[in-house]
Amino acid sequence: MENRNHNFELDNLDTQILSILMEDATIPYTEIAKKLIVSGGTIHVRMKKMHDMGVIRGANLIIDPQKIGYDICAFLGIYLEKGSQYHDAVESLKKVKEIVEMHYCTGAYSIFAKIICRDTTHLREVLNENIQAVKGIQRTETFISLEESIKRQITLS
Amino acid sequence: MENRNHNFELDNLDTQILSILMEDATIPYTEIAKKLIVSGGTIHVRMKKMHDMGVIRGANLIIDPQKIGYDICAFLGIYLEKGSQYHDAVESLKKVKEIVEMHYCTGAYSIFAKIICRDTTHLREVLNENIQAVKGIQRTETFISLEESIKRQITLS
DNA sequence: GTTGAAAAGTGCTGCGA
DNA sequence: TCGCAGCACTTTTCAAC
Repeated sequence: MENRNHNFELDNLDTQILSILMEDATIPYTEIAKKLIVSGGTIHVRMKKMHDMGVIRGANLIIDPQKIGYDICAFLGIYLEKGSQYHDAVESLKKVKEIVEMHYCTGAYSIFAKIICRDTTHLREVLNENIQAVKGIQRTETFISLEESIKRQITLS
Repeated sequence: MENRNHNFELDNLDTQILSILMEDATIPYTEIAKKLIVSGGTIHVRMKKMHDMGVIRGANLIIDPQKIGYDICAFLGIYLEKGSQYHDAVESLKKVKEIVEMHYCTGAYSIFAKIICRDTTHLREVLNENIQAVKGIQRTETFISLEESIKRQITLS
C-alpha cells in the first residue's frame, strides 16, 4: 500500500492506524501494533498526535435506533424565505433533538436535515410543532427512509 | 428521570448507560458506575446484554474528513427508471466507496445517498464514472454541503 | 441481578538507543 | 524519533449475597 499523501502531516503509519480503528474502534492498541509490526507505544504516540491535530474527534457508540424504539428515519428538504435567515433558522433547529444531522446546501433546498423519530405520529408532531413553526421556513419536503442500505465510514486508501 | 419504556427489554439503568456513552464512548465503565451509583460489574453485564441484543452495534472513531483531505460532502437524489431495479442498483452502488450512507426513500427520489469526496474533480469523476454509469439510474441531483451545522446522535430522554 | 475484589489485559510514561 | 519495559488503570470474571 503506497502513501497517497492525503495530508502532508499524516504518513503511511497514521493512515493505517486510522483505517483499522475506523472499522472497529474497540480494537486494542496492542493488537494494532502487532498487525503493523511496531510497538504499542508508537501507536499511542500517533494517536495522541492525531487527537491533537483534530483528525480524531472522539469515539461514538453505534446503536440501532429501531431497537430503542426509533422506527422512522427521514430526510427533510427545507426551503427558506430568504437565505439571510439561515443563521437564525439553524439556531432554532438546533433545539429540535430529533434532528441528528443538518447541512447548508446548494441546490433546490437551502437546508438539508436528517431526522429520527419514534413513529409517524411523532414525526408529524415534530414537523408541525417544531420545524414548520420556525421563523423563515417557508415549506419542507419529507423523504422517509424505507431501508438504510449503506451506513459506513469513508475508506482510506 | 422516569422510565419512558422505549423498549420493554431496556430498563432505566440501560438507558442511562447508553445516554452517557452516546455522548462520549471513551468514558470508562468505572466512571459510569460511580455516576449511576452501581458497581463496575453491573455496567459490564448491561453492556454485554445490549451488545447481544443488537442495541449496540460497535464503536466508531469520529474523524474529521476535511483534515484527511476529504473536503466535499454532498447528497445525491437518484432517480431510477423502474423501482424494480432497486436491488441491482444498490449492489452496484455498494462498490462505490465514496458513498457513506444510502437510503431507499419515499418521495421524488428513489434512492438518497450521502457521498464524501476529496474535491470537486473527484466528485465529478465519481458521479460520471461510478454512479451515472450504473444500470437503471436515470438521472441524479446533487446537493453540495457548504456547512455541516449539526452532527449528533439522538438523545434518549 | 447485584456486589466487591482478584485476575488479566490495556494504556501510559520515562529511559535508552 | 522510535522502541522497550515497568507502572497505573480499566475491564473482566466469579463466588457470595
